[in-house]
Amino acid sequence: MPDFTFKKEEKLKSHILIEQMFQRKGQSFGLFPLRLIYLEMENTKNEFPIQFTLSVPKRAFSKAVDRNRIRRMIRETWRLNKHRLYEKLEDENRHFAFMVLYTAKEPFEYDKIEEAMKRMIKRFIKKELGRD
RNA sequence: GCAACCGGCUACUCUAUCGCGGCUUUUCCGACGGGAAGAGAUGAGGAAAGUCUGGACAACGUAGAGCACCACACCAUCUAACGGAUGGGAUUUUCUCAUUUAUUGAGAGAAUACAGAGAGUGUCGCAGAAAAUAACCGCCUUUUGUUUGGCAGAGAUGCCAAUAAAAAGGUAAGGGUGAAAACGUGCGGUAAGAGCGCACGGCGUCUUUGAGCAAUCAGAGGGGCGGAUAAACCUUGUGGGUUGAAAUGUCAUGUACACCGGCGUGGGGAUGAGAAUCCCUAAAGGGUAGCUCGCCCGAGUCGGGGGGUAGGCAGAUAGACUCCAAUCGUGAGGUUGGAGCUAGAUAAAUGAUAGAGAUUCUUUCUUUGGAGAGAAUUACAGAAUCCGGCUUAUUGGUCGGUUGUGUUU
RNA sequence: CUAGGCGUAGCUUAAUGAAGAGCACUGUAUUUGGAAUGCAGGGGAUGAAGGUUCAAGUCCUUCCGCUUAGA
Repeated sequence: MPDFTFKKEEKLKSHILIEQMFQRKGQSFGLFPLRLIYLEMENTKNEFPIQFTLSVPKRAFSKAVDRNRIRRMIRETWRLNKHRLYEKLEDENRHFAFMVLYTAKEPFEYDKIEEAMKRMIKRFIKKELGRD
């Protein structure tokens, strides 16, 4: 049975790391309606391989209710699908910081977001770990 | 029963699985700061929104006085307070009925930032004679006087009447406008006119009587009648110290009175050989939100900039609280009693999936009833110190009231 | 959280309470044709809705959008 929890230690809270991501140190690829920005962390003592955060732009959704709903759906898809990635990363003892942006201008159904999240994880594995 | 309007209430429900926030509790680990696992109950709104207002709370004792500035403005009441609410009044206005020459009255609603234009200043385009203590035309009087006519006279000339024109004055009855034209209509009056006088009517102001806590209403009387605008300046009255949870307190970590600029650096005394130190005074300078005074700091003072930390805890969730009952009040609301505890995050919790029920819509079958299938569960919208209000957004259901209309008894 | 500012023709902008200008656009003249130039012309519910006023871009109230500053 995989672990479906989402603890505080798994959240990315460091302002410095997020700044680094956006200043070209992090890599990224888009997968509509999502976009992943990630950065490999070194010298970290975190027991979880990935620290995750997300962002829904205020410019696209001016109402807090819409932003809240999309944020909760993305977080839910991450919580239910992250274990595939954890298994592989724990073997190699590598750590990453993840930020997911919602790039669409209108809200989507849960199924569509979940599908995008699954494909995103597969693509990340292929891109970063498949080479090694 | 239907329609319209107004107001109140509600905001899909249940079960299972996987999760999240804070709270309580049990067990285990621990470097005694805490951590992990399990269990339990609990976890968005009527507007949580806009930030338009009033407070609570907190900081600033250099928070004082006057002016300035800002806000409010019929009356009474409610309230912690309010620019809010309730009740009343006035004005404007809609509908119905009655009545009349106009109109007026009654009933039911709606709206009102509703103190003052008789304290002063400003503004009022175009049009119009004139837009504010109005004489352009017109009308009238007097004087001068042109022309014509009549009379008198030999004539000069004089007198009378009408009259072009000019001057002085009177006059707001009339004059195409305009949003607005100097109380309206009628009669008298006059040289012509005029509230100049009178009758009826209209509108302010003062005095007085009655009703009312009051705003105000009704009656009587005196004296009056030359606009509008105060959401123009303003006047009057009332209120306001300023800042604002990133407030503020506290613990931890860490650092540098290094640097630049403005204004200024006076006098007296004591010790001492001197350098200097100390004391007194308070001239300069500075602070006190804008000005003046006052007050304070004071040989310094104020500002800029730089360095460091960007973490924890408190503030911060039991309150002008919610529900029920009784009672007082027309009502907003008050009092008393009982019961209840009901979010508290900080990269920021309240979600996802499956099933069932309920509701709505579409559609198929069916004699009404009903049965099946599919879709949706909605609108507006997410707490961030907390309350009272206001404003704005809004779907469906349900309850109550008012008005109109139809049917039945 | 607090305190301000702005919104006018397609664009850039004026306007003591009575909506203009330049560029652009349309037509026309000129040219073999075009540009430039000359002449003529159209186009605004002044961000939205109410209110005050005879009259509102302006004054007041409430919304909408954009934007600035402070910690």
